[in-house]
Amino acid sequence: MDEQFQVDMDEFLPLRDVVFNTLRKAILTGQLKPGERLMEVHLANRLGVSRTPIREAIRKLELEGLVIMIPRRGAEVAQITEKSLNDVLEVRRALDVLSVELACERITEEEMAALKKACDDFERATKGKDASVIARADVALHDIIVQATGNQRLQQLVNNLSEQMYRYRFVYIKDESQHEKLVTEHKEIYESILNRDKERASRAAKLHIDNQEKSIIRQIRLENRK
Amino acid sequence: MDEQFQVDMDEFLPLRDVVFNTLRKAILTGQLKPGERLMEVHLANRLGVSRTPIREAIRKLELEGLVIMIPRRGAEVAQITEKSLNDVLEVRRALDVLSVELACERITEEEMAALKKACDDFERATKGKDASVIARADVALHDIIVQATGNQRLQQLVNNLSEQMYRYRFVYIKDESQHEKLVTEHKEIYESILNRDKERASRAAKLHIDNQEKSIIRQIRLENRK
DNA sequence: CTTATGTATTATGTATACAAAATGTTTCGG
DNA sequence: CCGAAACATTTTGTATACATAATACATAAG
Repeated sequence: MDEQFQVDMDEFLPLRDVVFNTLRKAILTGQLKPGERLMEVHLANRLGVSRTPIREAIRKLELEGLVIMIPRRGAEVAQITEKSLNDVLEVRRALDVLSVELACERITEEEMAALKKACDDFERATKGKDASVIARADVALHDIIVQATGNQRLQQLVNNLSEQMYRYRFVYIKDESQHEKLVTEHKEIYESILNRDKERASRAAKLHIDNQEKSIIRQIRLENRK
Repeated sequence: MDEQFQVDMDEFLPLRDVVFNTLRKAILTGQLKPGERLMEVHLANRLGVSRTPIREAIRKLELEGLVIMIPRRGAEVAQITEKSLNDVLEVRRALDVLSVELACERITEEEMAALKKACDDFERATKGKDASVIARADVALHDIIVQATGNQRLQQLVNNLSEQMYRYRFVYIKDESQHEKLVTEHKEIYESILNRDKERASRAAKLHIDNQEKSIIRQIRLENRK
């Protein structure tokens, strides 16, 4: 029950950032569940630090929307409602479309090659059964696209929005019947960027998110029912 | 030189939030200039609080991108480069387009009326010469549109992105030759939402940002030159 | 048996103290 | 007069102490 969080001690980072990363990971992987309270002394003892870095980490989690503050009561892990997820996905769709459009304009030869490789890697990953490998391949692919936009702000926002759904990532990754579709969609996106076809790329990106949305919403409804 | 910041003491808010709002305002209005160091004890003395709330406020400003942290050196006000502003505007364009499209679908009768009023208010404001009145009217109008989307996440992101440009807001507000154009653009947006014409609304929103972008970039080039 | 009140505990909000690192300055040697 | 090293100062990073508000529990009254 009192399993320790995995503290990936990057000996150089300030403690607040170590704590921040640790807590964020714990929330995103579901170790810390929605509604669970984050009590400072408790966390401080558990992570072996004082309250100060804990508090500073919580301030950042608060602004990221992963925890909510209740006045004079403290922080707790933010609940994910269907509405809030819908909101996130609506924005993400727009930003993913923007990403592929900008990528069409700005992608370099090297990035294009990396994208091709990521596409192949993903297909290969789906052949195996390890969901976490598939998830990583998926992240890698999308990272290449946003990086190709050359827009750091966009990168930051898309990453943040993606995080909000990490807890439900397994949903469309685990569902093997969808793997074929995912591979096809990725290829479609790859090819349209290769041909610098913004129109087609934006349609493909939109479709890609739409399908993810359907899986995730379906899963949430299932979870809320039980 | 040592003018006090305006601390709008909302006697109930935690000090960290008071400090956060105060510092953010100071940065956005240019009281704290890009590159200026934020020293904790100094700020603490100036605001009459201890270092703790200062630090927590800085953590949030850091995540908002308004200050950057230099390891073992502290925080300083983030520089605005042409690149970073371009990045922000690129994203904002996409989100503003999304906003008007969603508004077309979801705006209520009351919100539509409020939008009409805001449009008229803005036109009236341009007749006067007070830039801050015009700026407020402009903000009010855009707020109504994002609120009409019913998407809280979108609201939060658009507000945050707008903030990044507040320091340059005066640029396109002060330029009286542009007032006519701004009024026309607002009316165009208003009418397309009224007619639930997503296509036209999105074109209008894009144009609106494009024009702002041109003014602001021009101004930045001027400032960097001197 | 239920409800209300008072007390005790707990957790946050804030301040301060201490340590370590970086920067600036002074002094000494060439 | 210039450069390098040592020292002093400043500032962050972290921990701890204290006060206040909120919650929970127990006890007493109806």
